[in-house]
Amino acid sequence: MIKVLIADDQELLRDSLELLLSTDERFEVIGMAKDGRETINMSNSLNPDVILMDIRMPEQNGIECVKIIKDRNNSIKIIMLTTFDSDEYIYNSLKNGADGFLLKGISKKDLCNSIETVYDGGASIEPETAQKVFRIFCKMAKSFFTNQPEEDIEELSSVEMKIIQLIGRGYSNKEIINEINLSEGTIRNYISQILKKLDLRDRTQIAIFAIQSGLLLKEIDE
Amino acid sequence: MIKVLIADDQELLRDSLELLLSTDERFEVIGMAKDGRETINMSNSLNPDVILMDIRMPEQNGIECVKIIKDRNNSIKIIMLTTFDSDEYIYNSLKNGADGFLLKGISKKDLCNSIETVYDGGASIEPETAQKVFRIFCKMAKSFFTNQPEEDIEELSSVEMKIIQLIGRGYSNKEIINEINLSEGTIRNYISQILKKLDLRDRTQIAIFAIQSGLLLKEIDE
DNA sequence: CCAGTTTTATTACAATTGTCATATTCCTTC
DNA sequence: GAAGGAATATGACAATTGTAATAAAACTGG
Repeated sequence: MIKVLIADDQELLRDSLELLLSTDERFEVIGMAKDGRETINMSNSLNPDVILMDIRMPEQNGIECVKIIKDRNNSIKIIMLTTFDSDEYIYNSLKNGADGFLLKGISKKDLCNSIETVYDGGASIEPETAQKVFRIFCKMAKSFFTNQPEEDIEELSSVEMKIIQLIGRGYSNKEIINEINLSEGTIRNYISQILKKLDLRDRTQIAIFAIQSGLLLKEIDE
Repeated sequence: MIKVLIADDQELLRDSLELLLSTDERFEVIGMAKDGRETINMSNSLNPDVILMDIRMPEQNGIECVKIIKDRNNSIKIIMLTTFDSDEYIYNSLKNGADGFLLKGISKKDLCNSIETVYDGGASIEPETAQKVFRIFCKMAKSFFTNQPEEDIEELSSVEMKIIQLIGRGYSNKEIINEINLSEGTIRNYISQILKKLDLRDRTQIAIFAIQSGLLLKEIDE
């Protein structure tokens, strides 16, 4: 059994994660930490195989934790839990040696498989649903490390974000026209752009992405 | 401020609901009950404006609670929390006078608006995301009240459920073929069926429905 | 086995979606 | 105001998706 430590300040998420993992015989949740300090202490005393760690935590944030824990024992695998909007933190946790990223709101199957993958190979995980996001993050991180000009990072513009949101609410192209004042052709073009950037295939996958990445809940300012 | 009582046996959900509502100044969570008996007691002692109530609860289930509470004080508004799979219970809670339904996993905005709507008008709520589901429920309830033959209730078959799931994972029709052994034409027909039954327009909306109704996480037995 | 129902398939068609090359317009900035 | 770049638009096209009518196959209860 893979020994898992859960680290998140939200009781909500801790409990739901534990519940999820407890129904799969591959995993044993050996502890739950509610802040950075607890996480570090428990990773010492309990010696988990994998830590599921929220990026935002009180006392000591996830990124610092990764560094400290990895410095002390590099064999402990760490998967960061993140929402789509915490871009700024991604760079540093990658640099500090996190083994994977997961979007909160991932499906049970994907979560379990990801833990197993990370545990087995130490390889970075790419569960079905988070795969695309992960790629973006990797790209961003890469350009951060290589100090490449930011031009060729494929970031989403605010129009694109807006369109993603609307698709995530089930709007057709014609309905999108009423929300943002663009011609249908232009909207089509934007959607093509979005598909390329996110490496998705069709609007349905955009909708799924919108929901699972938490983008739906964001206020997008023009 | 609207006084809200939360009734759910899952701590997880109670806490997340409280957390959600606490960030909105329109609401004040005045109590949280973990079973039917507590709910009834607290609704007496605390006199809430609105109760968010899970349908499945120990001691006394949500439906019985609705009846008892509504009999005693009809001005207390009650919103049932439900997952898509608890069809059987819907009829009775409607009959007992529940004021609204919400799918667990609804967005914050929709939840808050729903509470307010129910509080203001006593009218039944139809937040954007739950609207379609609600319609189905209404249809079912209607046919229950009118004692119409059950034939014309549009329930989802297990194949349909399965297809909804796959669409919710972003599969194209061709990809669905590999998962369930049917011709593409047949799958198309099934999707048409699903769209009619759920009163949706296209596969993107099906995907959204799949995620938000929790259907994605369900194991569907053939 | 037969009649009736359900499930699956086929076909043809319409609508929507996605792609691409190529404008046009608008906004900077020099 | 000219040059260049971004945002927006257009049109033609292909692919996918959705609809509907109809048929064949599989299953079911008598």
